[in-house]
Amino acid sequence: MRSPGRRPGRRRHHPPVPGRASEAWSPTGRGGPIALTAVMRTHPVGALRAENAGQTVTLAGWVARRRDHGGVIFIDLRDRSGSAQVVFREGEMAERAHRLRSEYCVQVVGRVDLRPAGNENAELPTGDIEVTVTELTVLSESAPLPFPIDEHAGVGEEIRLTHRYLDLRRSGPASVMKLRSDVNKAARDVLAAEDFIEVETPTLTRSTPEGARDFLVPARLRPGSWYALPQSPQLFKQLLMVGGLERYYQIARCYRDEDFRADRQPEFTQLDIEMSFVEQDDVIALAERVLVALWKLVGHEITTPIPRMSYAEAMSRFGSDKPDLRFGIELTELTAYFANTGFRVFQNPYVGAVVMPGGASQPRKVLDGWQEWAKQRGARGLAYVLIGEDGTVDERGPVVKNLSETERDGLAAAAGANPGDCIFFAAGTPSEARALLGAARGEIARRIGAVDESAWSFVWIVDAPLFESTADTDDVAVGGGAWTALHHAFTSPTPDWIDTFEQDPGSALAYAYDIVCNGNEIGGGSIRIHDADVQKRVFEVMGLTEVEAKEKFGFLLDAFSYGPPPHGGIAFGWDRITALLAGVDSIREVIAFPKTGGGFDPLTQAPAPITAAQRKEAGVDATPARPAPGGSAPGKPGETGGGAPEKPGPSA
RNA sequence: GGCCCAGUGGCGCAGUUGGUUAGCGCGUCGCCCUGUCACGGCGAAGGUCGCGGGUUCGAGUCCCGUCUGGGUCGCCA
Repeated sequence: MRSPGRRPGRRRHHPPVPGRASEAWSPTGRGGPIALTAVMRTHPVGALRAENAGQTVTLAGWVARRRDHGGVIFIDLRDRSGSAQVVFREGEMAERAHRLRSEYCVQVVGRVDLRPAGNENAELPTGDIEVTVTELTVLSESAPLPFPIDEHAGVGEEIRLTHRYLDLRRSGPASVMKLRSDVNKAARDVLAAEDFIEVETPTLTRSTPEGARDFLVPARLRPGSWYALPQSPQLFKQLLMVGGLERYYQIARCYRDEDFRADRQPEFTQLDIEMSFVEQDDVIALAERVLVALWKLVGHEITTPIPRMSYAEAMSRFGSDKPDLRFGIELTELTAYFANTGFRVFQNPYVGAVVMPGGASQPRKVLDGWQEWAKQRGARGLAYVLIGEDGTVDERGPVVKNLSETERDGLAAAAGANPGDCIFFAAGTPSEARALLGAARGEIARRIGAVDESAWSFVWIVDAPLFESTADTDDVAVGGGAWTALHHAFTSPTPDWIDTFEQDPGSALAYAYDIVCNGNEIGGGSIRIHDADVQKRVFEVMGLTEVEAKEKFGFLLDAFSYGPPPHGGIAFGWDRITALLAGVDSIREVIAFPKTGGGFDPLTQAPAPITAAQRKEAGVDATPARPAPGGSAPGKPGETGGGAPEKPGPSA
């Protein structure tokens, strides 16, 4: 594990092999020496020091490297704690050691000796000593390796995943697994101290009518009916609040059948939290205690309270609801400035700009590249104006000739550009144009190296809209109305809006909060609606009739008829958080056995075809069963179900 | 679903304008070596150039299709 407070600044383009095995479990590090002793061994290999000299030890581990000099053979013996040099010197010992190969699993008995003067290796924690072997037991042999365990070697991800059990022997992946365990423990420690109860919720549950695609599992005992794997424990945790547990958490596996990314897996993990009798500030304070404990693991002290920014401010200043505040570039709105422009492109509800410092020196080819970059994002292009070294608008570029004299003269000042800068423009609807500028902001920062890779920047984004217009989204609306829930249908309006949200749904604010770290949404949650009347009014705005609501969210609404407490919660994207702490780029690195982008597990070869017998028994092709007696049986899958899961965060 | 990049011995890579027997490093196997530590020396084995088609006298190289992996946009409560 890397030493506290230091992260490699080269994270973006390198596979994660942080640290060396020898540093991974320094006995002087946090937590003290690890035990790793048993009948089969007396010491963890990596913990041996000069103080052990003279002791007879029994070690067990793997042959990491061998240096065969004929008469004397050196083996680097590795276990989880690290490695140490063992020496085979006597005639028979040397002869047997000669037959050892990489990754043979062996047990040795020998004496810890100080190395001969001049032979110490200061690079290794165990470099002052060596173990002179008197007994060697080969516990198991190893076939030739498909790839080197050596941490210096670059190995492709696919081959690593195919033999993940070997990959995990490498110091980098091993230290990440250890970190993840530490992350889990740190969170549990905080939550246990706060009187939380850890509860496991079902993974076989029912399909939800909105959100991501569900993974489905055929129900053998009800042919034609299907379980769905939960997209999150959202509904169950609210039910637990109705159940009076008051404080619940779970390190919960979640499942979504969508296309994957570097930060997405079909199954991923959330730290899921729900609390009763709390308001937004309570949940945020609790969440901050968790985050402080987590970042402490890598030696970073998060300053609390973490700043808060409204959704509206984040969008207008940074063009994103998860702004990366490690750099200062901001958007400027020029709608008023161009209110009377003759340039048709700028005759739009919103015109904005973002400045690229020093961008005027970009060659034409690079500026053209920005157009391609913008088109890639579905924009028509990215208008730009260059500011000359004298501070006046440069004549180059396709936009300038459309601007009036006055518009040119004040432009640099209006956009906040300096001589030698490039101003990028976007015009259109506020949301579309800001999204483009926000993306450009990030791309600019990357290109000019403005991102401080060693920095940690946290911000809460609060006061998000409660609803979004269905005209602005392709989401399948829950109801038939003009508005759909931005968060989910059970998110409460803020206290300011709770009495009036239906009068101006587009402006109403949600009692919701997202925690953002370095431009990643690492968690989010909300205060839920616990008042039946408020819930009914929210459904009305969404165009949901009482009958429809009952059909879609029946069991939750039933539960909420029995004195639900005020409650709220949050869910953290656990894989992304761990990846950030580990300094790795992909959440695949922090998952023991991840899947590839195609949802395929190269190790187990899952998913795999099933036999005809399995297919028949599972009832995959059965027609749906008739509703069971009692009236509570499911209808057709997808027609009914619970509400939407908690907003997941980037990995979640 | 769109776009971009990659696919060459076990691993990591090179391969020029289409032109001999497809190279390099590591690893593997054999032999040698008593102080190495990413040991060293000598020798050897190991390749349907992802797959299918096409152009050509000739294809690792050019074209089309396809598969796999990675990235990205869409999608993603």
